[in-house]
Amino acid sequence: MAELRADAQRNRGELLGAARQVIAEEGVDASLRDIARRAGVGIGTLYRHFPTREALLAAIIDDGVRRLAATAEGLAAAKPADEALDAWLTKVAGTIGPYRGLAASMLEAVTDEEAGDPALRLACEGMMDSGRDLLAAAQASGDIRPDVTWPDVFTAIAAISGIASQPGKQDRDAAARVLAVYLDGLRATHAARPVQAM
Amino acid sequence: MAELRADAQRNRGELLGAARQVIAEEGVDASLRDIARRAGVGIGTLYRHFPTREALLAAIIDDGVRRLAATAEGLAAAKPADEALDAWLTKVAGTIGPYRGLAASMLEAVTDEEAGDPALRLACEGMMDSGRDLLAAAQASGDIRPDVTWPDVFTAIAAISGIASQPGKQDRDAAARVLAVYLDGLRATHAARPVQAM
DNA sequence: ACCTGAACACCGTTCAAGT
DNA sequence: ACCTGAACACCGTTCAAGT
Repeated sequence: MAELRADAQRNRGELLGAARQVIAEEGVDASLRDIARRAGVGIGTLYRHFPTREALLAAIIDDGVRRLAATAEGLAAAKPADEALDAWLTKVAGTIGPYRGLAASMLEAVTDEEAGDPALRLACEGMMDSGRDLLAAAQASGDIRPDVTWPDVFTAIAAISGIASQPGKQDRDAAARVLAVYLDGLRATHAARPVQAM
Repeated sequence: MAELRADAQRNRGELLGAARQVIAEEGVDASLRDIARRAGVGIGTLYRHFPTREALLAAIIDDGVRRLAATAEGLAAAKPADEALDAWLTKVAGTIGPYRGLAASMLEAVTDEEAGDPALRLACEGMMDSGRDLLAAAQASGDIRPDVTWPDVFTAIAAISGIASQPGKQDRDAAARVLAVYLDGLRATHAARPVQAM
């Protein structure tokens, strides 16, 4: 990756910038042609750099998820396990939320071994490890229900953070309120209720 | 609606059946041309009957939401308020879940006064009333937190039920488990935690 | 090595022409 | 009153041709 030709490197940067803009506005299903246009390159160039829409998404979030993984350790050291988990999950939701549909794409990448895009799954790996660790610590400390798994919790966070980029902005932090209720449900302070089939 | 020409009525039925099939398979963004093809009519006919994709969605779920509204009263009479709410929300999630993306469309219709499609919003009206009533009753009985609103709860249910139609079926009832945790968080049995900004 | 854009098979949506 | 399909402007994706 380091030995890209100078023009190629510039194009890559231009594409990434344009993609961040367009996807923030239009969501993950935004037109790739649009992105290429705004980056000032041909559509073929976009495909050469990012063979897959998910590869482009992976590149977009790469920095963010790396930061999340880094944050996890600091939080674990500074706070009680359950509060660290809370704060971190809130950060995750905040990072993913603004890009409409991104949470669903990440969920698919991480969850679906065959259909999920490998590049996006790879990008999420560090973040997934951090989440698993934080959850395990909070469960070990007895603050969080022992019967939830990290995949389930991440699934929940992904679904809930999607609320933030939903159209209908009359209530911008509905996602935060829903998340608060879910995090409450995660506490071990009360008896777990049985799961009802849907 | 009753005085449709015979052939028009048949076409409408054919379109509805095809739409249910295709959308169950491909999600709410399924190709309208595909639906028209499978119904054996021209694309123009689809547009004449359902001027908007959301109008088609509204027609598809009309029966289901009507049933939900009807169920609500029975549950309220038969069970304690909080259990009635639980059971009903679970039913809602089960009804909406199978159609990928439907929950998001309904949420937009119900939430976004300007951009949301009026036909879909209208179709959801009875269901929304039922939910509001059930929640109010459960809050009045003291079982459910007083600080949550029905729009927030519906938003949560919509987001969570979307999990069920997410690709990556390795774990088919993840949605049910996430819902159970959220419903737990809805209980008034423990102190509400503060909402953190995302 | 890398970039470009034409080409292909699609799609949503509209609307003249038909019965 | 209703149906049809061509027409338009898009889109994702590929690939020959260029430098």
